[in-house]
Amino acid sequence: MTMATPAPTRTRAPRGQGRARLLEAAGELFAENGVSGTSLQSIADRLGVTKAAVYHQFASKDEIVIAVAEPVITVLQRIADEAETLPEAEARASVVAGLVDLAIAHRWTSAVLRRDPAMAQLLDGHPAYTRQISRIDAILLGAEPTVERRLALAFAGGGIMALGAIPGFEGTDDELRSGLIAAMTRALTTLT
Amino acid sequence: MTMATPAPTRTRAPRGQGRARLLEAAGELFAENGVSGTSLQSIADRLGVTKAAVYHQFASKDEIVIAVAEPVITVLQRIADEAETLPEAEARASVVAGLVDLAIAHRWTSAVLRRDPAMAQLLDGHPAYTRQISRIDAILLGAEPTVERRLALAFAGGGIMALGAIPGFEGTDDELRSGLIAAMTRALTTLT
DNA sequence: GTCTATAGCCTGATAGAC
DNA sequence: GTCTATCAGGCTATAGAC
Repeated sequence: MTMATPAPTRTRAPRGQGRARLLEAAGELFAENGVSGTSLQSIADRLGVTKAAVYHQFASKDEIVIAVAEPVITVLQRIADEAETLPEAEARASVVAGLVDLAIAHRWTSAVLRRDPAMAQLLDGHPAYTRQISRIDAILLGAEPTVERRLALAFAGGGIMALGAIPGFEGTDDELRSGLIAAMTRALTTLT
Repeated sequence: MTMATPAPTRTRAPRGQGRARLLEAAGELFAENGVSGTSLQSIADRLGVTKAAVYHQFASKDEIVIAVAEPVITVLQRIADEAETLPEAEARASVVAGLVDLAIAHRWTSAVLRRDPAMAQLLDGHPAYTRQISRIDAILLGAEPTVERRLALAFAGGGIMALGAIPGFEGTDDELRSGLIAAMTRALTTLT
C-alpha cells in the first residue's frame, strides 16, 4: 500500500494552467499529424487524461483549433499595427523582420496555420485572421500588385514557413533569423 | 418499368480508365482537404460510385495515396538522372528548371507531397521517394552543406510549392515558369 | 466492375457521478 | 476538474450477389 503522501499542494501537474498545457499538446500534434489527423483522444492521451477532461476546457474540437491559432493572429496584428505607422520602405523591412521572428517563435504553429487545409477552412471564416493577412499582404505588395509581385510574395510566404520542415536543423535561432531575413529580402527583391 | 435500352457499348463513363479517373479525383480531394481529411466515401461520391467500387481498384486507402504520389516520384527520378550526367553548375540549373516544370505540371499533387503529414509518413517508408529526394538535395547542396545552404534550400523548397496557395492567380503558365525560375535562382544564390 | 449489406472500430460529443 | 459510461454516426475494409 502507498504511504500517505505528504499532502502535495499541487496534485499532478502545474496546476491551474490546464488550458495552456492542452493547447501546447494540441499544437504539437497538429504539427505532427495535421488537424484532421489529430483526434481528441490523442490529445487526451498525450496529457494523460480522458477525453471528457478535454471537453471540460473546450466545447468542441474547432474551439481548440482556433485557440491554437490565436497567439499567432495576435502577433500578426501587432506586426501590421507597427508597420502602418512607418513610411513604405521601412514598413516592408519591419514586416519582414516581424514575420521572421514570428516564424521562429511559433515555428510549428505558424507552419500549421499556413499549410493545413482544416485550419485554413476554419480561419477563412475568422475575420480577425483574414483582416491581418490582407493588411500585411497590402504592405508587402504595394500599390501595384503585378503578377510578378504576387508570385514573389507567395514564394516568400511558402519559404518562411518551410523551416519547420528542415530535418535535424542544427543551427541556432540567431543563425536562423539572419539567414531567414536574408532569404526573405532576396525573395522580395522584385518588390522594392 | 424501364425500356430495354439500345445496348450501349460503354455504360456510363470513359470506359476502362477508371483507375486514372479515380486517382485524379483523389488527388484533387487530397489538395482540398488533406489526406486525413479525405474519406473513401468522398472519393466515391465525386466519381458517382460507391465505396465498394473504389475498393475494387485499390486494396486500401494507403495504396491510393501512394499511387497519387507515383507520377511525381517518377519525374523526380528523371530530374536526378539527367542532372547527374552534367557538370556541377549546369546540374543545378537543370534541377531548378526540372523542379519548376514539375511544380507547374503537378501543381496540386506536388504541394500535397510536400506539406501533408499523412502523405509524408507514408513516403518516409517508400525508398523510391526518399532516394530521389536525397539525390536532388545532394546536387543542390553541393559538397559542403553549411547551415546557410541548408536554410536556403529549405526556403526554396517551401517557396516553389507555395504557388498552389496563390488565391486566384491570373498569370499564364509561362509567366509562372519564368517567375519561379527567377525566384528559385535568387533563393539559391548563396549556393553558387 | 458495380452493387448492397455489414462488421468492427474510432470519432466528436453529452450526461451525470465524485 | 476529472472520471465512467454512453450515444449516434463516420471510418476503413470485407463478403457476396448480379
